[in-house]
Amino acid sequence: MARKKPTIIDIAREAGVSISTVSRVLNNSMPVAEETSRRVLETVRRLEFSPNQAARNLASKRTNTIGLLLPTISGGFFTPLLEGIDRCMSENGFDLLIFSSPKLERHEFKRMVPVGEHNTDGLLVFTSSLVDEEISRLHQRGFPLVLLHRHSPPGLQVPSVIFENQKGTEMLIDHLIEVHGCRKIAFLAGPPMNEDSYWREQGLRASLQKHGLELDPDLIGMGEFEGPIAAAAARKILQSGARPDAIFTGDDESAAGVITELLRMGWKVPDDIAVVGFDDDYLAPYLPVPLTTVRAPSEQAGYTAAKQLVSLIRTGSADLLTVLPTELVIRRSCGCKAN
Amino acid sequence: MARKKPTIIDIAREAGVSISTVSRVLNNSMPVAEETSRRVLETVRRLEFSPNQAARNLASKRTNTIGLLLPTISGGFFTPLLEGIDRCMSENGFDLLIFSSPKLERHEFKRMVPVGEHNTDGLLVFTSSLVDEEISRLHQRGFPLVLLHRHSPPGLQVPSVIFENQKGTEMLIDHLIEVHGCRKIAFLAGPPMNEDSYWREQGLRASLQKHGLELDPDLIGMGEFEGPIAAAAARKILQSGARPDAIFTGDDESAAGVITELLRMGWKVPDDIAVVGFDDDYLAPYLPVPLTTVRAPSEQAGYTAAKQLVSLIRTGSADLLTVLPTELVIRRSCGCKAN
DNA sequence: CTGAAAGCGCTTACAG
DNA sequence: CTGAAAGCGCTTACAG
Repeated sequence: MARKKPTIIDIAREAGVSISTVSRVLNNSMPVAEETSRRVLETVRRLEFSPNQAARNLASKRTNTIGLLLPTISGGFFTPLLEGIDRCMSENGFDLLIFSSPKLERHEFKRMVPVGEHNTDGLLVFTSSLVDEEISRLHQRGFPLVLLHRHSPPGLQVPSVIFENQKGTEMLIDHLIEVHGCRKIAFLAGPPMNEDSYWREQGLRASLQKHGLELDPDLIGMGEFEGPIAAAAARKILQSGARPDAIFTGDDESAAGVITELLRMGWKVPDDIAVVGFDDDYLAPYLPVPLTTVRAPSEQAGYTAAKQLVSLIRTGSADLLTVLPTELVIRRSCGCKAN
Repeated sequence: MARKKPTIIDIAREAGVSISTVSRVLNNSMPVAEETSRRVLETVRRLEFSPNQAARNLASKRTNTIGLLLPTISGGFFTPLLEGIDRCMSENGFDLLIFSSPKLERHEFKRMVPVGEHNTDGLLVFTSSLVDEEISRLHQRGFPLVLLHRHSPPGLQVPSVIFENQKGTEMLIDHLIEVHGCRKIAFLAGPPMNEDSYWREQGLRASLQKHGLELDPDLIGMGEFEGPIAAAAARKILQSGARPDAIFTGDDESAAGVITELLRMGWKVPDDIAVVGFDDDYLAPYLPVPLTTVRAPSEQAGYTAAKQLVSLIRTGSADLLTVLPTELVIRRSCGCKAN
């Protein structure tokens, strides 16, 4: 059924030129006579020729592919992040290969890690998808790496792209305190060692301190950035008898779980208790109480990180640290009437 | 900084064997003496060797990569879909390359489409991401293709994976009619030529007819499966003076937009009007009124489609049609008190 | 169980 | 502007 695929040799023969010329036409890598070029392209179309990518990669020592490493494929930020990365890759003619950690961990003893210098020109590393030693090893070999949602490991200068987590949170908490008079604010932390969570907590503490308040240890729960876990953590805090006047859930998925749980428990949001999140996920405006949150531009993060990686691959240099601005998004769950 | 990458020749020399032997050890493709194998692996580790993928692909005439074609990277189903595909790819040792249509359309006149036989062993084609002629061309060339959320073009036998859209919708509408006594049900259609939307409409009509009812043309709107567009379509229907007792929004994203809009307009959901969706997106339980909907197993769809493609690549055969079961998910927006 | 050698289909100096 | 030829780093019959 499948006749044999034509190669560059077939095209050259049919068009009456050398394979060098065919290559040049296809890659636009050198001037070729108008008429010759036309003939080659006509032949390419007629034989439905498409150059073998593996051969191109091998000969050119480039893969024109970048890899994205993630802990898991999940979360409300994933789609916009990938959208941004994909947009940049399209603009620059790169392909995108995706690797989630389970895949990385499954590789057998004697086999290689499925990603790296052998099949990509560079890697986008999301949060904790790669251990510091491996980041360090690759970086020191000169392999292009850009980190997303995390800083460079100590002592290294790996370019990274992060959100203005602390400042964004500070604006958010300032709003709760200054506009709504909140004084006892609970916090649901994300996964351990998660940088986003760490800096958001710093922002919370900074705002509290600025207003002469502090973070009550009894008002800290473990939300893991997951709706059901965050809901349970919030319930536990409230059932312990503590009476926060607001909960900062750490992210929006947690806020969704917490708001739903609070309503089920008979609390009124925001009248009895305010709830605020972080991310401005696509569900934020649709929650039972439209969510006041901080907008983290995930699409832009994906695009920017990809852009830095392309720059690193092509020119050998990139910005060491890109901090993307965040923005307060007021809806109703803080107590405002707007929207 | 980056010293030269070792090749298979370096490993062979260091280990005192031929490159054939190194290749056999790495690929486990033939029996090799225990002691020889040990020595090779030790050398591989010591030199941090990882085989050049392009060379492998070129020599073996396989890419071990499959491609995913999508119209856009967006929607609540995207993350679970990709999760399922990724899981299957990991299990079977394939890599995944992603292509969204904007990328496909951007390819210049004289350049090749960025995906196909030259860089993948097969393609997963989502809905309308590839025109029928192209599907036909590739399939007739014997290139492995599996369609997702759509049937094979007429006359061809391309394997495809779809949801039980019609039956799922029928259960949903039966519920509205039989349990809640609805008789005037509005429908918001998805994008034109979208198969999911088409079959859901058929399911709606089947259920109505079964109960001696019919679909009132004045109660059909264009929702496009997008929240804001669906919200506008619903508003238009209501402002026209029509008084449906329920709205089937076609999918959950539309339901989110519609519910929010109805509440804003002062309608009570479900008391004044019931709203039901389709998909069981992750936002469904978190909406202001928890959404009654039909669960479409996207993760499973991704996994299954990928599995069929792997089978097609490896054995040359796959199931021509896989229909994944859907399931009614009762929450509150239909008028039930449960949950 | 192991090795020598051909060949995969391109790109890219080099020479003209 | 064009061609002849080397070479990219592997896999895989073939032979032993």
